[in-house]
Amino acid sequence: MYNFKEIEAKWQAQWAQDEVYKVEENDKEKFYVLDMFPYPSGAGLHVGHPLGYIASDIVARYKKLRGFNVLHPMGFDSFGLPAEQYAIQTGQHPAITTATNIKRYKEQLKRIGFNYDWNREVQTSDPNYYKWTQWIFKQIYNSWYNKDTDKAEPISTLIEKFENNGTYNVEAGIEEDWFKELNLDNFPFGEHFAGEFTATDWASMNAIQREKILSHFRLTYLSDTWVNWCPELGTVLANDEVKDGVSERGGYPVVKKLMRQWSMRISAYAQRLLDDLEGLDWSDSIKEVQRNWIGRSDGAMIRFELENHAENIEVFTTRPDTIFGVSFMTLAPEHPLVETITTSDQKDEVNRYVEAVKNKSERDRQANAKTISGAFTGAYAIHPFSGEKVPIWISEYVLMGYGTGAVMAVPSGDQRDYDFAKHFNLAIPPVFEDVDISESANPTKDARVLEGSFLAGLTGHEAIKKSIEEIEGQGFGNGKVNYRMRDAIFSRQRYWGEPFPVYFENELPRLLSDEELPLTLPSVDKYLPTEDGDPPLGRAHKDDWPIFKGDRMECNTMPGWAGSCWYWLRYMDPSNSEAFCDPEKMKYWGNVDLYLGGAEHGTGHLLYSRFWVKILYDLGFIHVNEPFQKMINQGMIGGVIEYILMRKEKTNGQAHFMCKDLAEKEGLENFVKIAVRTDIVSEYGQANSYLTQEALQQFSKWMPEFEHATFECGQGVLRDGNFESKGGESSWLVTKSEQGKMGKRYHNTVDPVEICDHYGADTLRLYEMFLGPLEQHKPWDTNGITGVHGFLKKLFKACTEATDESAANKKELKAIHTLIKKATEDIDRHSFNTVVSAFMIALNELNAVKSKNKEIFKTFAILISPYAPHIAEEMWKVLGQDGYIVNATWPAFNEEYLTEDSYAYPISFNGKMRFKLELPMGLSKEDIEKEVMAFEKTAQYLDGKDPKKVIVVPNKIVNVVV
RNA sequence: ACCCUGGUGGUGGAAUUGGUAGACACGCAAGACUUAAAAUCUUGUGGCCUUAGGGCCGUGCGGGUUCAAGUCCCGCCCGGGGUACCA
Repeated sequence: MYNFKEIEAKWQAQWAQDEVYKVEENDKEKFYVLDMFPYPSGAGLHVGHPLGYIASDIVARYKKLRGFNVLHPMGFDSFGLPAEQYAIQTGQHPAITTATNIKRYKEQLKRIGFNYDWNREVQTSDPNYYKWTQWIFKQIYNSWYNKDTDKAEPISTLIEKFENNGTYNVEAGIEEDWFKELNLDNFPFGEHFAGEFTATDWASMNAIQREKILSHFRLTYLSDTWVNWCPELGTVLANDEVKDGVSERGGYPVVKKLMRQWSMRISAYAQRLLDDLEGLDWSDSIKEVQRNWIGRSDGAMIRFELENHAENIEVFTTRPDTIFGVSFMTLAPEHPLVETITTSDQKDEVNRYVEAVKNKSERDRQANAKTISGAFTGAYAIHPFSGEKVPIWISEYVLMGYGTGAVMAVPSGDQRDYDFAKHFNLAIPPVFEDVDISESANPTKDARVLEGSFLAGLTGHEAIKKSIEEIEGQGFGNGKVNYRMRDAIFSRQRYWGEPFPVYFENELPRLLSDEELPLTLPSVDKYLPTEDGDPPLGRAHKDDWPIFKGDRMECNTMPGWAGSCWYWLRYMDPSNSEAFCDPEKMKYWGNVDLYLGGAEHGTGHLLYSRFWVKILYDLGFIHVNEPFQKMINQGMIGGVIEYILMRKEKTNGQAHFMCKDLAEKEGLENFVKIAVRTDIVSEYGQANSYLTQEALQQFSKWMPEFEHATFECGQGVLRDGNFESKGGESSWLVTKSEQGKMGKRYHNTVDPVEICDHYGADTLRLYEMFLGPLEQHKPWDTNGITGVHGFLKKLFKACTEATDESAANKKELKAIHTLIKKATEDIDRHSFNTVVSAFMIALNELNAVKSKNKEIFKTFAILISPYAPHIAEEMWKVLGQDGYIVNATWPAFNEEYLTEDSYAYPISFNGKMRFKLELPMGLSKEDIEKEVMAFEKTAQYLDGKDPKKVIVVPNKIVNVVV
């Protein structure tokens, strides 16, 4: 009798007691397998979470059996928005709710029987951990990017350069116009400063002035930036945290706002992040996501002089070959020159337009993407080659965040410019010969440039090269590679995050010393963010801070991704108080051999981790250049979401269940879709069942926001919990099922512990693998779980009946060796689902030959132990083995047991090639002759070719081995 | 719009490099045991035709390459994901 409850509880207790999964550095070969650690949200784990964890656990156990020293840790990404949101909702300190949530997560994880070494657990919100996040921040702050050596260097090397030669020969990975943001008051150089100064200049500056200059070179810096501001969440968001113009978390509107923020200079690493993707064993799709995000484009920077103004406008273009097709210029409405150049008679119109754009949310801006709008500034630029006047417009289709925030418009070659020109009646000069531009723009590069310029007769491709040469030669521009990826905004106006180890003196940032770390969070009355952008830490008084220095402390906190950038290093040495990790240990464990997690982190965590690792590598703190060598992105497990339709009512909390026909008649836009618990729907209101009084009452009790709502159904009306019967006609509860994500807000989560109670952890593990390919998204359903559970029952039964000590026979050996081969090869290529089938096939075959052989089942136990460790451990004991199966050795398969008995007919053609024809035993003479004839026919085709393996099809199976 | 993915029975999915398509499991059907149910076991199960032996058709659609195509090539259709005025 397979008593999984008893077996699983017993072994889990023993593993814990004997610390079976404790890992230490030794002289064996290492293998590091890592899962993306979870956010400990209040909802607990659902059955989707363990999917990747089970796979990594299988790999970890398998590698251990193969003789590797395996590091397989787990921890919690306990800082960040979700933990704080939960704290705000429940009114408790985030540290307390986080601890509670982590406890629940750990209980759930332990129940599934993972082989984590919990001694190595890390929590990003633990001061002993974020001490080092703050320390790393300090290293990044104290660095600059040297383009000559193409790596980050300590800021001291830059200071040395400034002291010796000023900016001469300094090639830094920063924007060329960095000096424009410098407030030049009191600096030794005049107002025509163009970013270059001498050693003498440097020597004449005071400390504050020097610091102001250095801050423009540091890898993390404060600047006034247009940020994604989310008023609802009360914080700025990084680009990857904004989806479709709303916040990824919560779906709140996001607007652009100019704020003083910390940024990380990831742009300096764009090319290396792009290049090093080559060497990674990641899926093409996730590499592609990163490539697109980095968004390299090759082109040119071109400077246009202005009529009547000293300033000039720089544009970036990928098509300098079309420069003679320029008929106007467009600036982003936020472009700093807009105010300067707008003529007085255009001022009103331009101001009106700029205001209108400013007040639009990101979502509105995206929604109106197709509508053409803009305003003429009244100013003109001078075409660098022809000297013609080019009118300057502003329009929101030009983004301040990309390139220079200004474009040279070539309507004949760019559809957006074309549409703009048509709309405002601007010229559309042709660029290429024989290209039709009467209906739309034509972006071809294959046509030849029209007569009348130095580019005449060249194809677009040739003209790009030639035009850049000419632009550089005449000194009004240069060839340039541009990246779409912006520097990452690093501060959040939040409470629950790492405090910056920074204070301010005279508005200049200063770092705390290493001895003063960790800087822990001060206590505040409220964790709630404010709508105007003042961080909650600003509520703390001077005395509330554990350390208070200078004029004020930095009150922003670091974003959620800070702690997760380097956690994989901390697992190697989790309790080190002298360093973030012992170098010897880093040397042993190297980087992560196999990383499992969702592909949704492609532009966030996975990019930022690579970025930080490269900085730490450049600065010599670590010796690996990439964190995650190989990665598998497990698919999401979805659930069925049941929606009900409710009438939207602006009046206080009113809601109605509506009858379906009516909803359709009134138009669905008047209704809200609300996800509800599946059992509520199935119990009380399938689409075609009546909604009863109890159903309504239960429902309004269950969702507190509808406690005082009004519900209508066929039998009457429920108001404030009082039901008024109206009798007579009936109406339907409108429901709709959709496949979607699994999550608390959809009320469709399934707790893995529930499954463990019902079928056991081993069944859950096996079943989640059996569901299908790991990478694939799939809905959760328990339809097939009985099959897997039944298999384990049968396996256990067969095992308890195995008493035969003698040597295994041929059939048994064939069954088990087929399984060894399949399990080995499939785990190696991470095809976890097919192995489960192989287990079942092997057991079916052993049962068919009524095998009772103990050796065979011992081997079976080892093979299944990565998948179903509890039952394997129990089998091991039942079969009379001592010790833990974890310490067993993975069996090798013997090809000899796998070959079929067969006759072999050697045949040769023209003395060139020889084939061996293998036929199954027991064929009649005629059959064999038939086979040989069919084979000869095929072999004639093959003669002279080079087959590796051939199976002749016409009649029966025939294997050909060259 | 662009870039990734995927499309195979009633269902989830196998088929590793082109080589017996549908492994394994669910579901369904029939049978055994049982007073009955559950559990368990046995058998069958892509479609169409055939009394049978067997035959024909079948991997989203249309073409092609090959002795041989779910797999490779060309052109479409549909689903999922990412990016989105990126100059």
